[in-house]
Amino acid sequence: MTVSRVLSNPELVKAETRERVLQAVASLNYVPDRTAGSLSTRRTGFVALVLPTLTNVNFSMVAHGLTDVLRPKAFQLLITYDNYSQQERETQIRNLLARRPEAIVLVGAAHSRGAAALLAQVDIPVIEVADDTTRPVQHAVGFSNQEAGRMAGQHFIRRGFTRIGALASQPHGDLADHRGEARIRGLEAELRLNGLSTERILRDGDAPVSYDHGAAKLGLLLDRHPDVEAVFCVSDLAAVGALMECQRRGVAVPDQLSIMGFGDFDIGRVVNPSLTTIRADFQDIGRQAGQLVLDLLGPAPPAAPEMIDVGLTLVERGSVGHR
Amino acid sequence: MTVSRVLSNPELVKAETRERVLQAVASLNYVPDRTAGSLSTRRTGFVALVLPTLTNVNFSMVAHGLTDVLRPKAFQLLITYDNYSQQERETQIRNLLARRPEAIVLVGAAHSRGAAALLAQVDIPVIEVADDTTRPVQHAVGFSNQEAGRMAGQHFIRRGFTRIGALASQPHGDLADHRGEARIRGLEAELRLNGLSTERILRDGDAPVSYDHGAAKLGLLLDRHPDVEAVFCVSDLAAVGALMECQRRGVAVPDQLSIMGFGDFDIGRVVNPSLTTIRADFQDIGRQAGQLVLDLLGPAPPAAPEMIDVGLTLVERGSVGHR
DNA sequence: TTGTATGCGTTATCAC
DNA sequence: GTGATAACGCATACAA
Repeated sequence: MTVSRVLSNPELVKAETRERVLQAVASLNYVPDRTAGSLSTRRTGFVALVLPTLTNVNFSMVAHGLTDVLRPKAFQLLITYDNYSQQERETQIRNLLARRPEAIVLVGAAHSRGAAALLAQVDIPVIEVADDTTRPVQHAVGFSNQEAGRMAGQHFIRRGFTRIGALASQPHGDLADHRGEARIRGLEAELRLNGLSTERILRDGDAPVSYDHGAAKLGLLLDRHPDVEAVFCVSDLAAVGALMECQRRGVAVPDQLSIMGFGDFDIGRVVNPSLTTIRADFQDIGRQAGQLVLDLLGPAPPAAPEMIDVGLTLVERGSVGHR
Repeated sequence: MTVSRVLSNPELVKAETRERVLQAVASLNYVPDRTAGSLSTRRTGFVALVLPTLTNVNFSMVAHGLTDVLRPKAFQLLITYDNYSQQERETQIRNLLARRPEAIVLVGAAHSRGAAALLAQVDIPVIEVADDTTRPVQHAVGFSNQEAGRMAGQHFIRRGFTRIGALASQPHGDLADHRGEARIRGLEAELRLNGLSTERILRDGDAPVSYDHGAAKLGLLLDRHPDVEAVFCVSDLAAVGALMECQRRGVAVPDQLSIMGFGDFDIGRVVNPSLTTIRADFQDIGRQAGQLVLDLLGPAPPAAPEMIDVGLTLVERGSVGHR
């Protein structure tokens, strides 16, 4: 008990005793067992984070943002990913809940029935992040993917384009990029609103999109619709792939074809021409989610569900021209 | 106790009782508390993973490789990162050990004294990964970064180049990319061995390197050493940045300047010209490390320290020409 | 086939 | 200022 006190409330222990304990701790390289501590205090210090994948930098930025805020408060992230599979997500959520996290943060708001049921009845904060969440389980921090698609459409239309296309993945069984699909639906809506054709929107290949996907599918799109003037890609990765494919085909960007991405990945800033994109600050999303976790776990938790919108920015660079 | 049995050894329970339990479990959405379970069984099911950052895809691939192997065996990764700081790494290791992981995997073999001391006396498998490890704490899975640098030098020399440069970060206090630095030392050694100058090796800017770093520092290098014929970058990210800077400056790659990277990032395959690079299969490293964890935790653990070298491959693409 | 007693390593609580 | 006791929620060992 005295050891426990020295390590958590040292001021309650006489200096001399404290020293003796600390010496023993040092010489034994004693590291307290938080498993036992958690059981006793009923506080694990875990915050669970579910990502689609670890290999997308923007999702990693969410993790970094969360860490920025939670690490100083001695929380430990419990990070998993589901490879864009709702089924896998459900089992991951179940596994995470077994660890008794004090809060759970999820990138994406599309859940299987079972996952939704699990999340609906946990007694910890649930925060869905980086997705359209008109009806979140509890709280949400993010932006509207549909709005991103609309912004892309509006920007192209402002620039005078009418033959507007897009590159996205094709949902395939359990495997789907729901957030990318939402962006495409936003674009479609905008095109229809302006009486423009949506036939140049190409959904093909499995999620998630990639450089290769962008390069390959741009080729397909150009073959099918040689008249396309502007292409929105659901991710900068696909957009950069498309841009490189244009270089290889001798298609001048933006003079012959305009390209817009989403996500503002670092690579978009460095390519030639630099990539016009729609930016969401994922690290900020992580930070805000982290702060929300702290607030919800704090002494005066907000009563109502929080819906924080970090907004979207159209970053105009060189890859989009005008008619 | 019967519930516990139903969930772990259902065959020991009468079918009817089992059904009643499962029904209760379902209706209550009961998820067993693994914190308590871990305390009782003295097995947490955690495997700790320490990365420099979550934002480097190759490190993420290590995590994915580990997950490939460990998830089917019901292990849960406990992932942290240290932002390339040894001090932070030490505190992360300490925090992780408090969770009583059954094994710990670290990307990188450079540890602070304190971290080394901690790792030296834990009674779980310790696996250092993706680094030069002539003297690992216990086990190692990876490749030689020095060898990567040597390979780069040899390739350039074979191609007839003599004015060979490189781009790397500058260690800055606690912050350093030890693995990148090792690659540079390998290159230096190779250059010296062949009587070539090492003055065109530029160490500048903080770790980790990035697209921007590559673009900016290539400019610096060209200004200082306009005669440079071939540049090795410690990471594909810097190499792609350098390549793009060449495009902007009208420096023809590979005709006027050859560029080689390290890591075989996806982006290198899609740029024009495609990037010659040195490849290490990071996902395989993760898988092998995971398998090693299973072996070491299994009934017949290997007695001697394992040192698995997954090797390096020079991937010849378009960005390196010849004299 | 099911149930009871016990212990895992901490910490809250209360006694000294 | 320090120590004794009980409890956290499971699983092991054993009894019934």
